[in-house]
Amino acid sequence: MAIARRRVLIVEDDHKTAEIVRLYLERDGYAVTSAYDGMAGLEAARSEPPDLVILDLLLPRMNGLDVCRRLRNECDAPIIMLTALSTEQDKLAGLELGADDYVTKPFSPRELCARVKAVLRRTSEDNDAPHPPLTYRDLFLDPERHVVTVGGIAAHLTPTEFQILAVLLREPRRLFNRGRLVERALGYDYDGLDRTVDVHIRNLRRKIEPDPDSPTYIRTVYGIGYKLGP
Amino acid sequence: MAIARRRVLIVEDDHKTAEIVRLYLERDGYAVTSAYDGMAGLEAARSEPPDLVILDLLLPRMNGLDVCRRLRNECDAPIIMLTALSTEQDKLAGLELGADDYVTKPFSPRELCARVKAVLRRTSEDNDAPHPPLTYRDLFLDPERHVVTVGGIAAHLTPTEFQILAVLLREPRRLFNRGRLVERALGYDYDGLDRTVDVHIRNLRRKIEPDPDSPTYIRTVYGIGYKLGP
DNA sequence: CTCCGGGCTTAACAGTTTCTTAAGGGTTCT
DNA sequence: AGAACCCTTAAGAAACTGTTAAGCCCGGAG
Repeated sequence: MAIARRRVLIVEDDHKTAEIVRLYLERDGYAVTSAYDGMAGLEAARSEPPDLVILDLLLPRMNGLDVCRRLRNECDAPIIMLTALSTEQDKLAGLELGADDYVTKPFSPRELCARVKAVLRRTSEDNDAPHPPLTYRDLFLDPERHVVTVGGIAAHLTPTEFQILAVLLREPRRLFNRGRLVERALGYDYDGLDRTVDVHIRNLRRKIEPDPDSPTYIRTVYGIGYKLGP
Repeated sequence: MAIARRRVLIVEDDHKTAEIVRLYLERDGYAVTSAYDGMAGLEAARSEPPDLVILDLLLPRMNGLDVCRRLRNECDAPIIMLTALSTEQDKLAGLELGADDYVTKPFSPRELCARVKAVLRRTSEDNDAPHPPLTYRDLFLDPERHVVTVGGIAAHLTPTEFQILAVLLREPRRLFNRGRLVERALGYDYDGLDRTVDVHIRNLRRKIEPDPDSPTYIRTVYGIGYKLGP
């Protein structure tokens, strides 16, 4: 791997859980440090700024929410909340404080790893560069202003349509099956039917294809999925 | 069938539970095999490597945890633990041994299906290593774009034809009998006639051979099968 | 609070493409 | 020559997509 290993900080009072998570994350190539209470977590984050923090909500010596709040002020590492509580309220509280994702116990380590990966991808995309506009032939999509034009004429897309088009536009000619497509567009834990994707594609085509009956932008690959261009 | 069906192995001593799970999974398009004790489970996994294992913790003739450990050494299929125990300790024990997820009885078949789907998606997403294009003489096949060209001219292949060609292209000059060929192309649970393969090969030849009557790419080996090149 | 509208999802149907099977005829091996 | 094997064809079955319309959820207006 060309880029430096990402550093993940685990703040979790149950040593056993922390160890398991460490095991899985290290196997995935992350550099992991652990802290076993809130204060220690803050200090660890100060001395070695991590790329991502996994934060238990129930902690000795400073509540997870407080840690979250402070972390937010001091560094801009994304935070994944980890907790036994699972009511909507808790979830909202966590997300409002700036958590980037939320995993409830008991969780599968693989799932946590997947989320870590997803969050890092999201945030590094968001932060790295001001998102440049995407183009393909007559299509133009500006992620920052949330604008799509076809041959200079604005098209009014719904949020989902916008995201799907953005995914396709990011890798023209690449084939996506329906699952991957919505996964990238709407988040990895999406669980809708594949037919739903068809409908979105149809609506998209109606808005961006000169002749929706013989699409030139979004092509169907029978038995697999969709792609942009030939 | 566009994508090869995934194979799921259920290791569960309660036949009734196993049957219910099988029903649901098959409805979701998985190929399911069952084993009713630990030893049988291991043997089943050896003789027909599954894509995922659902493993009861309490089993006759070898504890679930032992089976888990051994499976981990022998194949890399993800494992979902299934058990009546629900203490934090048991969960940890299972997860530590490499289980990918953990479902406690009583469980809803739907939830189990959802987890199966989630785990398979995660693990197969890890395998989204860039699939490099394959070439042989004038043939060019790009798995990511799902494109095949012969001497620069695009050929329109059906999903099955594409998969078969990909298998051949991955190991030029290697001889495949008909069974192995579809097995690799369409999944290990395929149960069609050998004659069917002939038809696919014929259709393939018609699309990629300059002169389908005297093939230069896909050769027939009398009494055995097919191979790419001499 | 209720109503309304946009957007997402789902179900159903029709039209199309692809897969499988069977059967006849040709080819290769012994 | 006989037997086993392969190629070709065509037709029915199965699978997949496009399309429409109805239902649901949510947030905003009245």
